[in-house]
Amino acid sequence: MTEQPAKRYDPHAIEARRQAAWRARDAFQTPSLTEGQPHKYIKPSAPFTSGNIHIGHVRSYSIGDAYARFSRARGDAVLFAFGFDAFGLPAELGAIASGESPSDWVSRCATHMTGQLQRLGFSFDWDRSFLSSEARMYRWSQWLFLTLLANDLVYRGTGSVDWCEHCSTTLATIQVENGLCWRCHNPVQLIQRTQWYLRISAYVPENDRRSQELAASGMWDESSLASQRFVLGRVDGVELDLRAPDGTELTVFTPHSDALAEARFVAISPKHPEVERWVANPAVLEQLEELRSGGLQRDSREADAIPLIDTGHFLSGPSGDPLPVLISPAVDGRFGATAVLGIPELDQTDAVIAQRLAAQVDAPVQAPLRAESALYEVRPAVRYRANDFSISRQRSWGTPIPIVYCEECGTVPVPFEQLPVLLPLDLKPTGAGNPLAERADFVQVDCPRCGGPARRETDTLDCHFDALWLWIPACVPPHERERPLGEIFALEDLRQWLPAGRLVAGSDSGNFVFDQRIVTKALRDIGPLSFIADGEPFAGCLFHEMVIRDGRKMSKHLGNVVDPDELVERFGADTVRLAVLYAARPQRTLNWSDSAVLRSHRFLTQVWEYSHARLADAEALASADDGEPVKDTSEHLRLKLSTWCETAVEKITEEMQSLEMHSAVRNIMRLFDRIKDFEKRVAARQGALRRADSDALIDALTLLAALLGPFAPHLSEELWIALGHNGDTQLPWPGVSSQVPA
RNA sequence: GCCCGGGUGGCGGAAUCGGUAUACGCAGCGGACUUAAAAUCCGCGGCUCGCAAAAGGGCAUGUGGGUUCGAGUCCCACCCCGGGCACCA
Repeated sequence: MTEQPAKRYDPHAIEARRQAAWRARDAFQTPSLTEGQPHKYIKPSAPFTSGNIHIGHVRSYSIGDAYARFSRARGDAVLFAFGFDAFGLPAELGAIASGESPSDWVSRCATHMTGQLQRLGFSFDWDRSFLSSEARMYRWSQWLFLTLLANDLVYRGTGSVDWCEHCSTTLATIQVENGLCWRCHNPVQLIQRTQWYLRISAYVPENDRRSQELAASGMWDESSLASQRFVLGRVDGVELDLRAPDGTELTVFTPHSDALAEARFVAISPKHPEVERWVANPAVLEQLEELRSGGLQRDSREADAIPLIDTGHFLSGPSGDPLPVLISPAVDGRFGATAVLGIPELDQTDAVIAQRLAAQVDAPVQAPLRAESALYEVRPAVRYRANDFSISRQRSWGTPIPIVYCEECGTVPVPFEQLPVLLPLDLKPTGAGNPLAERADFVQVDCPRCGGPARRETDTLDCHFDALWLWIPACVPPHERERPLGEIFALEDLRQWLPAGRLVAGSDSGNFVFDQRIVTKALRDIGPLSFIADGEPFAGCLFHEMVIRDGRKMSKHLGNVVDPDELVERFGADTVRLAVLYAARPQRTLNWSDSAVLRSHRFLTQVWEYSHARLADAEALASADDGEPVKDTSEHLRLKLSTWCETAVEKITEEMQSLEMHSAVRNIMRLFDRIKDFEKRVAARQGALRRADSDALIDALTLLAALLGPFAPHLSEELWIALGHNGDTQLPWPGVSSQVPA
């Protein structure tokens, strides 16, 4: 009857035991779906192969895992798996720093991170995980690229990139420091390049419309909807067709429908499809070309520095006044590729532009005479900031673009049956040039059309493009992975799991998600995803905020990084997971504090030790004779306990369904306090617990163990077993009605 | 500049609908246990006035207004902090 050493809470022993048991029984293997079975595909974010799992990952996956385990406990078939987002600049830089090939570096990182995630006990189906940099995976990107190209949703255009002459390489924004190359500190130039673009504009209006449906469904939380609204950049206003003296018309837009008479100029985006019509003058054409090749400098986004071209043309304005026609990229950022009315009175940017316009005109321009105030038809109109974006990168660590340039046939797409175009694995980027372009064995190729000499495209796809499909292959059973992609989309499994029931990702994923929604609609119309009628990849979505410390983002530079490994080593996985869930509601920034971990650890320790102590008491009571029947003085307390339990289950179930994990954990903690309170009160009333009290107490503790399942899965399963239940299967989630003891 | 968050004790932070502000925890103080310490357990705890204690009073949710019987919560204006603003993922 004395305290046994086994009753001490030893998270490391418990967690090792449970994880071994899960492995032994393939606990998290994705079940194949049977007709009509409730199921959920819970999509976690694809971690970048950065080398280490950080506390933000722990938060993200703790939320997803709690939801996955909750869903399984309620009897749903669950798909919970992910792939690593393994291409991209940081991997290239990591490889340069370590002297490895990116391929080796990335797989080493993935192995290490997988180990970290397994130690934390997340219930991923590891058989389905993958790296986006595997050939059997990036063929998805190539297939998607060609499919979209064939449907005019991928096209070639011209754009400007930062270029370092000394390193003969393109630079990412983060590699440009004060206008200098980060590596050699020489000045960076903007050069013009032909690039591949994704035509998201084709589906932006539908994304807008569908967002409203998603909001109505209640499955998308407010912060994820807000991020979609932000990426969309919808502006409501009116449009009208203005006429030039020669009769040419231009449709202009303004959000200020009530101030049309105040218009002072018209500004056209350089990307406007009809912009050429307004640059007849050679000097103006030259300025436009300069603007296009120079691109938009990062530091000249402000209205007082942004390029401004006066075309010399005029349009007759709504009030009859002649309005000068300008070309400026200032339009793009606010309304997309369109033409707008400049209304200085109401708009600050317009005010600055009007001022600059007045200053830059030396002699009064010979404006056409004021025309008769024309009556214009004013139509309601909508503009979006979301615009087509470049998907090609001049880097070696990415999906090769399946395009060949032939002297005879020009630009030739690689035929589908020749995919994948393999990326050489032994690439050693140095930071200078693009090593892919220097590989004769890669570049030189026979034209797939005429067989003549040809060159491969050496640009690779941005990993943003990979992300467009990264959520799909988890639905493909591992043994089907190698099949042609056309067949994979026909798999019954894939069609069952899609669309995903819930996406759980960081709030910085707004852009990805927006574009995934676009591409799903494109693939719906093209055919492969025709079974997703609304073109929405995620039925539900939760964006959680990040983990910060001392009010700042964590960074090595600030020395405020929290190391998950260290925490797991000190307190165990259950404690760490519970702490990040309990510390803040998912949608809110979690300001890290050690007290949350200490609190969690103490709570779990108490639950463990208290449950075992009461279990020992119960056994002692069972073996002793209960003695004379005495007056039952604690019945009302047992009833109260039972009510508390029922209320808790009801509340916590609701909170789990809406992913309010922080409240769920707090309610579990409260329930534990009440259970202890029950014991205290019974003891105070009648001195000791009798059989009926003890039974009620053990029932309540059993319930507590089941409720803890999604949060502290290792501890709860061990408790469940200690309390006399079968630990070889999924812990069931308590039902409200079945919970009342007979 | 624009967009999105946030501002409550010494600290992290609670407070579904507008209804006892400061739950819970950390640090602190007092006590129990101990040769002692650690660990654990119990208790106290916004600021201020009140001779000490108690009773009691006053003031407190970034600032200033407003709505209301009643505001941390709703409205308006402002200040401060953080994050984002697209070739970083």
